[in-house]
Amino acid sequence: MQYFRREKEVEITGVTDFDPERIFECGQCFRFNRDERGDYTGVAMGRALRVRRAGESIYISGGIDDFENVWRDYFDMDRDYADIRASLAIDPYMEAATVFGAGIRILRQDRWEALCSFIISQCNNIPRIKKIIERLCQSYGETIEFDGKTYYTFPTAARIAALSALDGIGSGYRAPYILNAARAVASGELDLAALACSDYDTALKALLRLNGVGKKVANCVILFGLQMLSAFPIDVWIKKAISGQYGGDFDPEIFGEYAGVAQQYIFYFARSGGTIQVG
DNA sequence: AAACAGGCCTAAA
DNA sequence: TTTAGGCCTGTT
Repeated sequence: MQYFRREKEVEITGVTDFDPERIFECGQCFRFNRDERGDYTGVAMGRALRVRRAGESIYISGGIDDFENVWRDYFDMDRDYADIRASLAIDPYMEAATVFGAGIRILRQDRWEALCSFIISQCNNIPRIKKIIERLCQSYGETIEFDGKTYYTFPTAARIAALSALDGIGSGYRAPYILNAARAVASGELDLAALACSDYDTALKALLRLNGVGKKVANCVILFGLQMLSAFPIDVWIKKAISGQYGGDFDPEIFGEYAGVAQQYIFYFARSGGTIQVG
């Protein structure tokens, strides 16, 4: 990978597996939107940014400092996803899924944002998840001016924890779950930074103690927020796909240390209607 | 209009 | 240990 300062953005070359559409539409994050040119704009890590691809290059708005200090890590730039795809293509189904999803990278998202977002995601569809999160940010986040428009950061856990109730964002029965999680994080009772340095079992156990956080949400937080790429969230799509492909006694360990990445390829593939002919 | 959406909780076998 | 219903709300 090489990168160069350009006007108001950084050009990155020599990166395989970076497709903005697949990264932002594969279901791992909720705060990026496509514009009429096919570029993606959103807010992450307290900053607004735009990402675009032109030819073999990726362009990320901001300066070299932003790239080196934030986006290089956020986009997991130093990991070889082509290698990971190769290791996951263990059968015809995974071959198809990894080809279909080539270009996906697992974003290294903010821990609290991941926790809060995936609590909201339960029993919801993606458009509504995005709307609820956007209202949450508009109501309690900080404003950012970017390209003549106003954007909002994801509110801190402390900010949410200070509220007596969370209404007006349409989160329904999840509101008390969010408040409770915010208070656990803000008080230090739940130390997400420490969990990121712990092991999977410790993290899972700690997250499951939260009301409104079950195995699926906890595994999403571990995968997308704690960057443990072996975590394998099982939602309805994944359940359908793996029971069809691997039967009832499936074990994510067949995918090895990157099982969570496999999960994302499968999710994106299955949700797009992907199947393969068997026999 | 009734059912459904990237689950989770509680109560009951 | 597994299973059924209920839960906010917007969309189809």
